[in-house]
Amino acid sequence: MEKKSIEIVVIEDEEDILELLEYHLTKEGYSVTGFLSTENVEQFIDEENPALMIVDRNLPGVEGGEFVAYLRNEGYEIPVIFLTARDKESDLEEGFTSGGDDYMTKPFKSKELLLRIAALLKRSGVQESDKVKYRDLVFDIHQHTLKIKDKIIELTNLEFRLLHTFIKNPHQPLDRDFLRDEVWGDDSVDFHDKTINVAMNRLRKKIDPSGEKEYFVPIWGVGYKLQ
Amino acid sequence: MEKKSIEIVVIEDEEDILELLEYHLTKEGYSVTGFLSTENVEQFIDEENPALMIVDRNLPGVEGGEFVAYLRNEGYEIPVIFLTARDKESDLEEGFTSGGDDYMTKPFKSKELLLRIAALLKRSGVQESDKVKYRDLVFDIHQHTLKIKDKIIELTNLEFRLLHTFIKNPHQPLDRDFLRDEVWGDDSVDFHDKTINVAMNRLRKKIDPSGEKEYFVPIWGVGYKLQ
DNA sequence: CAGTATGTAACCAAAATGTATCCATACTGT
DNA sequence: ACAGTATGGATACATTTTGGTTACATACTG
Repeated sequence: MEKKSIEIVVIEDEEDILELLEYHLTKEGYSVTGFLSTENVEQFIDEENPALMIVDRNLPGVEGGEFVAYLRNEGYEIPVIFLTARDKESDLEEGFTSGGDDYMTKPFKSKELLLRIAALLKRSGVQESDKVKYRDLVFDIHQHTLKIKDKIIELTNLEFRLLHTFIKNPHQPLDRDFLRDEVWGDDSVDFHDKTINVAMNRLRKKIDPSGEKEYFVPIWGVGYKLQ
Repeated sequence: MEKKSIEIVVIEDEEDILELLEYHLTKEGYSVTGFLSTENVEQFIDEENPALMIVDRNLPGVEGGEFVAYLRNEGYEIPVIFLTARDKESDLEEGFTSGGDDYMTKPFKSKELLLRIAALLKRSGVQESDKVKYRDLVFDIHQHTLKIKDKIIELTNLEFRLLHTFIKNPHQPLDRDFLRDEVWGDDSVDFHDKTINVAMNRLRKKIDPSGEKEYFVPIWGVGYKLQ
């Protein structure tokens, strides 16, 4: 699984809950590191750069919210989900204002936690899966392939990078300079006028031979847009 | 307050709840647009590029989750908070898998909603829109498009630069030398007398064929003014 | 070396833009 | 007020720029 590489830190002083969390998260494919207090956590973040942190607010020593506020102040932007027994509105507010991204109260449903983790990772720009969908295109970064309605379309390297660039920037015209930089690299000298045209032409033919889907529209004098 | 510029869409079929939401959000400084169904919402998103969307799942016609899933598939990445009476685990799961970022159940605490909105906006890196409005013109620098009352007007590069120059300097006459420098470039030699006239002529016809709007007024002996 | 991927060249088509011309309108001086 | 002149508006046409297509050449990969 690709999820294996996603690292999650859990700070929770009740050992049984910590174990429960580790169990669920590991089962889902995440790589989990648990802490019983905030001690050593900053160092760990520095070294491992984990993708997400689940923090109990009621911790011995430095309180969870305080710790997150400290981290935010230091410039860390790691996504944080608070997980706590406190459910008073003032507690919730403290949690968010100290820099949390989400807040769940115990007892928690593991399924909901996993969903919230996935949502937060997605919004934070962590790639949970290497599949990207766009209209009826299913773009698989890993396999270098493209599926259209369950039909596998083999893409060459160039075609792949080109399409990837468009899928990363949909609905907006990408001009030729941008495409050149992104796909061919800014060190490319002697760049021929029509190189992009021909590459686009080949890509279009491969993913939409009849031309009826009109994935790409040329923006005259600018470049192309994926729509 | 800077929040004034942040646009939030609310889709909720119960009018009293919609009003309540609008009240709280507006009070907080957001700019709110409410919808009773998913109808016309996509178009609105296209035009206004709102920062966030609050969606009831139980909507007449197209169901909320379905609508968000559709938007995601179309490539829209607008942050979504589901707000619904359904609190079964399966509903929650559906909400998240259809592409929601957060999920709250009614009855909701307005404070919590506001906190979650703020957190999600922060995490999404609220993108300031590069849209410029002038009278009923919606000019999108990024997308290279112009919309007049929901109708997309295709502009050529030259027309685009020309209109951009006027929108950047509204209410004041721009003389021909200035326009020449701004739009055609100061290196242009052999510049014909009537080039600007013809270009203006074409622009005017494109954005106001009947001429009734009178966006541009000629300043005799000087140039043109956008009004 | 074969086979594939990519770049280059040449040509055509389409779109955008410029030019020429003529007409309409506003200013100017008497 | 009037004619004369300068300027803007409109249209048709010419030119230039850009995109599309195809064939072929070259570079890369195993």
